[in-house]
Amino acid sequence: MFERDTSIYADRDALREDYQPDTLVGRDEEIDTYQSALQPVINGEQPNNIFLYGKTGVGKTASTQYLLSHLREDATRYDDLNLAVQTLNCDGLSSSYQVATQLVNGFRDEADQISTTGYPRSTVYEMLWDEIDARGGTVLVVLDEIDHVEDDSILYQLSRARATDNISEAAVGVIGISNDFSFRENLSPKVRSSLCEQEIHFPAYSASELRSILRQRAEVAFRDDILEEAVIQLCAAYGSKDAGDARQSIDLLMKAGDLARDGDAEEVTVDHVERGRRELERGRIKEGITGLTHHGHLVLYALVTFELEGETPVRSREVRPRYTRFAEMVGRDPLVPRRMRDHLSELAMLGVASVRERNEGRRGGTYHQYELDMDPGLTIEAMRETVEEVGVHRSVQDYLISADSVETADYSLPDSLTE
DNA sequence: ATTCCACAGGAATGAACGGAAC
DNA sequence: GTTCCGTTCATTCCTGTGGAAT
Repeated sequence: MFERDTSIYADRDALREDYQPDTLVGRDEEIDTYQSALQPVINGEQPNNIFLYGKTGVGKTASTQYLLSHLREDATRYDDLNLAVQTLNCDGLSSSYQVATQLVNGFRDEADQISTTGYPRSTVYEMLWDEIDARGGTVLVVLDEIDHVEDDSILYQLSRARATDNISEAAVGVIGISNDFSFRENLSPKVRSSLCEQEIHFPAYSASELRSILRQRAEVAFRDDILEEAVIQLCAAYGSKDAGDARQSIDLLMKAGDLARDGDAEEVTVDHVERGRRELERGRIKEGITGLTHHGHLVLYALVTFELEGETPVRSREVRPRYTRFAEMVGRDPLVPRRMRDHLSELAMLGVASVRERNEGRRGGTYHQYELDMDPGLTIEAMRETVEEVGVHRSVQDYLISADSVETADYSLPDSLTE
């Protein structure tokens, strides 16, 4: 019944996000700096706070994992060295409070977890200090994607904890990883000076570095002579177009490989890459859409219809009446314009839409123009799968049918959704 | 140089909600 | 149950802004 498929992959895991290659391509300088920043840990001194920044997929997390695993290993050689590392990805955590609860849960075992709401702020910090102190020795707290957190109180508290009496036994070091350089500027001065004792900047990968990385992974992942040469080139090109993002390139390579395997192809071709790119984009859209509120969906629908009519870019006051109409169609009170603009700019932040600022001076003032950044067809398809509210889809379908300037055939909804 | 359009976006506030503790 | 607590989504009011028009 089940049969192992060994047609193209030798070790598909080499393309997964958690795979750790033996060597990291093109990050020698950064790793050197990073390593010396971590040296005090081995010396048994107070660890540095370290701040890493650079765009997504430029090896920040990979370098951290690489160095920390070596650090842990080497620390065992010294008996007087007691090292604990707590890594937390802050994606989806919007406040310091949530980070603190997650950290507490990370330190505690399964049976002893706390809820992410309900406690007073200070109680959670108390719990955190207790956990850290209980570890003793050196405690490294790694906060990945820390720019997702909207306030810096946890950073302030952590860096201050050793100064006050909150933590007496342990020496705490914070490693902050940010995709967004402006995050640094928004930190309060106190936090900036303590967290950014050591800063390491990770530049984007060049196209040739991306190719090296892809070859390194492909070597392990695929059997010989499975890849068309152009496949690597193309994957690297897409990653490099999007700010030297290795993660994205590797994901694309894996998607292409999966498509080739599922199609029982003999080798992975550029065609697989192209199809993979579309599928990944669809996935990204879906991901962006799932987090939106009902009104966010309605705003997006309004934008999509403008896109279909070729009316983009549109300014928010043009979106407004159409959005209002959609809202009334599904029996909801339309939001106030200020709030609707928030939703538009949220779409832009998610990368679903793009903004352009325009200024017509005394004649027209400043305003933003929005347009859909994704394929409208894929967007509608993704929303159909994501948004459970049938009424919304129906009203849009009605709209599309009533507006005879638009081709509706390709976007009609399946019967199951229009019950 | 000054004026001023029309919006961007910050800040204060509140309602609704899920959870903890009593 | 009630009282705190933090979060999210919303409203309301407000200040800021860049460049064409004067």
